[in-house]
Amino acid sequence: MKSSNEPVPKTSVHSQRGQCAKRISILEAAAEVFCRQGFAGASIDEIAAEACVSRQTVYNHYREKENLFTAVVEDVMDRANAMLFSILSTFPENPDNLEDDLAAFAVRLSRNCICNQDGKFLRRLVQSEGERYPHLFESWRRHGPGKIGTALAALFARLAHKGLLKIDDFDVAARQFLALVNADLQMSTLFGATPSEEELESAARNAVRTFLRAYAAPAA
Amino acid sequence: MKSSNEPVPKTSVHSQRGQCAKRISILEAAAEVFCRQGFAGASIDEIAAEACVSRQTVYNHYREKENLFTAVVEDVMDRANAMLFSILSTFPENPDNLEDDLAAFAVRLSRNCICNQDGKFLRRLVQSEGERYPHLFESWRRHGPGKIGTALAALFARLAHKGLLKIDDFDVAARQFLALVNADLQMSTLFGATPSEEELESAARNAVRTFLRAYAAPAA
DNA sequence: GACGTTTTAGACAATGGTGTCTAATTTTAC
DNA sequence: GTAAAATTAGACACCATTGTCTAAAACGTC
Repeated sequence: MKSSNEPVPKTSVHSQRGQCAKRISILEAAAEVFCRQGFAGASIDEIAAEACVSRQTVYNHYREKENLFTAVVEDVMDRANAMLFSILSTFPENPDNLEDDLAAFAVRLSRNCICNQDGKFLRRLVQSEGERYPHLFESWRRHGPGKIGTALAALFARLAHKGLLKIDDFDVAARQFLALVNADLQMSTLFGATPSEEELESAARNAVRTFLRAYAAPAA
Repeated sequence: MKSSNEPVPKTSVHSQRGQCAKRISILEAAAEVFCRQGFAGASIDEIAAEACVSRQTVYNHYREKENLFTAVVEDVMDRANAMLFSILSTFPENPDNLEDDLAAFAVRLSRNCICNQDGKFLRRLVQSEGERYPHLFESWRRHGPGKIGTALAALFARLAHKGLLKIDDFDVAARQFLALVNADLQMSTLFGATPSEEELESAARNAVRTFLRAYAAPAA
């Protein structure tokens, strides 16, 4: 379901305790349906059916549709955040081949943060409902696209400090790195398809090659 | 596809003749509302009100909601296309300062194709309704993000042929150029704000600087 | 001014959604 | 095994929306 073969927390469920299976099931189904249909187009009946749960149960757990929606968004954001930091921690402390390491990193990032179900959900929902629920996605957009921006900037700062990169503005570089990785994937992700592993690797290669041409520290 | 040679109204209206002001007014209002609310969330009543037209008139011109929606999408795509080629034609045949020319070009592109109302509409609607109406946006995604990709690739091929750029894959370079320009604007455009002219210029500068570091032909 | 067309407001049925309620049934906890 | 809690199906009122229909009004053109 979650298309991740990485070390990952299983379905994190935000801040509520008392997490019977139903509750989680509803959250997952709701994410699916909200993502497919948008807020207005999604019906509680459809969500209940997809969760294999009666409609009343949905109302028991989440008072109303809007409430369910915010719960879903928060849940997905939590999970996406956990995933992001899990992936960031995989970057080697002392890279031996910067290009390869960055490419592998980019592949993991795009596979598990951008092209997966949660990434698609967030992109789509921020786009279509972001203006209607500004408070909901505030934290998302506050830290650039999903906090990835600032975390990446920190990573690049570390690499620059080690003399591996030559960067004047870390934030700009981070945004550009993400943008480059996305460049070859946009076609696929926009339409909704999940790119193959080969596409991911090719996109990462292209991105890293260009990024390093622009930002690699001149050979000593 | 039959382009009428009747005097073209400032808002292009695709393929129908008999373009009374009402028809255009409805198209514009519908674009607004569909963009704000998505397909499911938009109501004909709201569109009619925004167009200052009775609901019946909407139904007279466009049989049903879905029909109106496709008409709007086609209209916006036509207009966006025209705008794109108009902008492409502004790039100087023999650039005297590549960085400045590219930056100015990027500003025009982002201002008039990406950050404007039509760009926002297309991005949002492709994202949220693209899977539901794959045929509608096929041409959009066929040629990369809105045909800009292939057109840009051709431009870069020309510049490479003149010895100003050194590019191995023009399509990749085109996608990356667009991605870089977007990198600094995503935050704003995702949320729905229209960036100021300064932001546009700064984004273009950042994008072009990185792009040229990666792709500028080595000085002769 | 007359005539055909377009537009309008409003009523209308049909549909589908939300959220509530109830009473029966299942699950869980003790 | 029993009591409490959770879940279920179904009916329900309420509301918004789509799309149709009608008869009156406005419009444009000759």
